[in-house]
Amino acid sequence: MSSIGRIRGFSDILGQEARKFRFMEDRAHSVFSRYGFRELRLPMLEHTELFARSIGSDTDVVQKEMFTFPDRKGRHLTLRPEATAGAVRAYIEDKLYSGGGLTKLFTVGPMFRYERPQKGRQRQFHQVNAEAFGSASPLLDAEMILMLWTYLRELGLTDLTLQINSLGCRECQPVYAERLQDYLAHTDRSRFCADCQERAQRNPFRLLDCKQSQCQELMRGAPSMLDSVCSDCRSHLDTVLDSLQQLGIPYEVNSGLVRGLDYYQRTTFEIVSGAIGAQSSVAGGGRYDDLVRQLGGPDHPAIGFACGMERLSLLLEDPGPEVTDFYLAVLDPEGFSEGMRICEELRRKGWKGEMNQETASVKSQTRHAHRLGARFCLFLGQEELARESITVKDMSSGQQSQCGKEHLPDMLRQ
RNA sequence: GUGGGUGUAGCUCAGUGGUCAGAGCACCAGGUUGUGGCCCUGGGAGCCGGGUGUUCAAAUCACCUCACCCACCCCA
Repeated sequence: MSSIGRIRGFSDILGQEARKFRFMEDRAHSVFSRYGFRELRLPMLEHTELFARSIGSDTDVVQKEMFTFPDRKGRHLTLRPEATAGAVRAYIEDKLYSGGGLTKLFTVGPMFRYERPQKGRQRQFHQVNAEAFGSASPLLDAEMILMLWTYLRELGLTDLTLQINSLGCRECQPVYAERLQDYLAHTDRSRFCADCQERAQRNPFRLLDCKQSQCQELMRGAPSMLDSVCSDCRSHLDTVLDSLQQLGIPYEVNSGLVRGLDYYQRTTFEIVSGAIGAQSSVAGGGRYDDLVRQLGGPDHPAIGFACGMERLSLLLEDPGPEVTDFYLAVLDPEGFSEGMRICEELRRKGWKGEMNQETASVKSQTRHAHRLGARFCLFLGQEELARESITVKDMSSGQQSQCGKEHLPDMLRQ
């Protein structure tokens, strides 16, 4: 009989990898809560319409990367490909704005995109997300980036680059699109790569960040997005950049930074690593000032970001072996019930440890204690039962002594 | 969706037509009748990813298929 394997692009996160994930989650809670963010737990399944309307029905994500299927009553459901749409839905539906002022939320969990897996990319992947609603101030943008930067630093990551850009707003984005089209109209399109020739009609912004050298060459003379944004957008960006500078956060303005989700406006940013392969972006985000209103909520501006946990994990050092306080080796079946009581007493005192449930040689049990990284190996055999004591072996020094079981907790404390 | 690479023991891999398929590491046991790390000895373990074909003979050659990896695309 053949065994059933996991689904393509879905992985079991275990051992050291699981510990890294735990670490990233713990740091997110700790850092984000210091900035006033509250945790939000969202469903993984939403109406397909939510994503089509927020991410944009022409985007690659919606066009070809979603896990979409009908439920038993024929409703169109989709496993979330990203978190912002669901957060905005909750913001509106649960009236999270009712307290007035800023609403700051973060969420951690799996996302799903039907793409071909490769390094740093899975079909089920995990993100840490933060979203702040209710202010259009550029200072909020700077604070969000500061929080993200701080988070990454507290994970121990330093060799990262912050790229930032402005995509313009409702007013100036179309103006730029037009200027870009004009430029393309006067360029020999046949010299672009096949992909770019297609993109020229559908999404000309994408030509800006094509990696093909001939396309980059051709786009060198293209009008810059930053030169086309309106004065409000320009001063917004300048304030953000100014704040970043004052905060000591290094950045690179990248006018080719185009994001693939339609809702982004004005400030967009990305954190990039050169050490994890082609999928180099470990975090990304930006403003989405019109999205809440577009989804039927109040006209509240917002900004958010997402961190890819699998990609961050590639940069984290292995946490090293786990250690434990004690291992209790029961050497005689007579001792099992007494052993259980002793273990439980120690655990109640906060010590971490375990015991055997099946008899095995003293040698193999001592070896087992060693592998567990136990600080102490406790022996309970006929001698100890007769003497009503425990043999305690300090695994690092190799020294051992007898100990009454009431003194065990003190023994471990040393 | 497209391209390239790789599938042999738990892991890393050797083995390119010919006895019952190998190594290192890991695991288990013994050497030490109640003691870990080092050393020595032994042991368990593999439909050689799956299928079809060529051949007297296939892990090895051909075709198909599946999976994984990397890249394109796109994004976290």
